[in-house]
Amino acid sequence: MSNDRPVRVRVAPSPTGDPHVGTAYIALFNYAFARHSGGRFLLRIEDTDRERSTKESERAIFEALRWVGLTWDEGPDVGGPFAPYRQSERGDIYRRHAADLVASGAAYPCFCTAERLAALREEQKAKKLNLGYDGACRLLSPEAVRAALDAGKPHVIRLAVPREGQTVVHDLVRGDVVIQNATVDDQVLLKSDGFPTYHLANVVDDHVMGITHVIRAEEWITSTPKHLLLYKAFGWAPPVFCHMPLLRNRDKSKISKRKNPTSLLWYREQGYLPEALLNFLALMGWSVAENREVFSLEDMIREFTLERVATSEPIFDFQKLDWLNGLYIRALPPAELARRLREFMPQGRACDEAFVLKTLPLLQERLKKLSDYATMAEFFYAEAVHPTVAELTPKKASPVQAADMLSAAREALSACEDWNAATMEARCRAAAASSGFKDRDLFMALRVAVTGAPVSPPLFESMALLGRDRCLARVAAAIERLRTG
RNA sequence: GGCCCCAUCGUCCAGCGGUUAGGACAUCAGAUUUUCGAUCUGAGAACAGGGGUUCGAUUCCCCUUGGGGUCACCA
Repeated sequence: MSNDRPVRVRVAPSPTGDPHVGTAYIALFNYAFARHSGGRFLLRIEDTDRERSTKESERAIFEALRWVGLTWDEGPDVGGPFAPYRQSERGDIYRRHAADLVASGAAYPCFCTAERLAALREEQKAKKLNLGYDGACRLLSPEAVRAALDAGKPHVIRLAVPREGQTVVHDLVRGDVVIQNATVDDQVLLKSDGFPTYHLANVVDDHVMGITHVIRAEEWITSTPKHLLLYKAFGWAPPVFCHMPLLRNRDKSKISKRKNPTSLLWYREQGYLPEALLNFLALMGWSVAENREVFSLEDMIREFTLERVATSEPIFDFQKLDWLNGLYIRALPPAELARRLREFMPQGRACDEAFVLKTLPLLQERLKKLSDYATMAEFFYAEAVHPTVAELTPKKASPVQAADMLSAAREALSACEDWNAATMEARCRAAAASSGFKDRDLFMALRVAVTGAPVSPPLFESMALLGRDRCLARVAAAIERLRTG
């Protein structure tokens, strides 16, 4: 089973729809394994479904994987010794191999129509039989086959699965999985459009491309016997298999976009840091010896072993992702954070990095996601804020009292010779004391007046940054609003 | 339903025959505090059930239960 060839692994997404977190998840483990063992990591595009595959989706996969930082040594866009790496461009190879299989008797043409197959399925369902192809065309005489072929009848090529015996999948993390051949369907290998199915293309490519370890999701485990049977039919040594657990929704079902964000584009738009996302994904199914939770991709590469991948079913836990993301954001050098914030400015305005840098001491530790910046820093960028009377009025106080608090504050602030936080705070505390209000209440009224919300970064530091004119104007506007209702 | 996989706090992971069953997120309480956040302290919280094997099972085996995956000319 094991071999001493240099490690070659791959991730083989199919370009349908948005780039999926599951792809990044599987890519991560393949990548870490390859890098750890000094092997190669390849990207292969499995676009044999002509109905659903799109170029846009393929481009999005490239971009998304590059965004998270999982780069490939060989792939459709970077080339490599086994190009092409796009299955739609390898049709001849599959057809040739399918023909070999037919010639050796390991596969056979099947002329059954979609209608017959559907009817068959219905019948099996009604009789509560096991679902699957009944092998009708396997019984066809060579003459009948010849005739049908000569007549140009549409057909597929099916694998002639042995009716007896069993196939054992040696899974690196799960041990041996024994499956009776009788329960394996005569899988279609070549579709009537001449394109291969996943099963054929996958096996042929993995062999031809020298893949040593197939690290893929658990959902493939039941079709692995088909693949093993194919390797056997071709006379090839199979790679090592390792099935990763599936990422789950809250209800434990396989992660799906109906119940969870699954698009990597979404994670980027939300402002998750690639390094945080990768760290999180690594935690879902793998662990480091000393129980460490926070580690870089480099750390993971150094420590990675397949033996430590888990088999239990991880639920995608956003709370933990958010915590990790906040942690990584806090650890970023401010200049770097400012750079990454470019795409996350309030109201989509252009990013003034010098100013962003000034706001960061107030906001960096409060961000869980980069997108939080737009809302939390909004008041720094807005012309004015528009709190309501109710918002401006501290609990247990009246609007009139709120107006009085703000008047006292305005007076104190106007008298500030230096517009800095310490001076403002001292003056405001004194004003509160002399006018008989509690610091807390006056500060809250002022906070809402200036920032527009009862939750904000530290008040006086924010005001220092906002500048005298805008602050005083906002306080005046708030007093006005409170007085006029 | 057949086949297959999985099963430790609410969640993620550690444990690979003998532990007060550990860590993290989350939760709760306290400290700090101009709000929020961050930070620091502390607390509650788990071996699905039943049989074996063994001097001894969370750990090994079997059954049950529960959850999931898969049964396409999609991957």
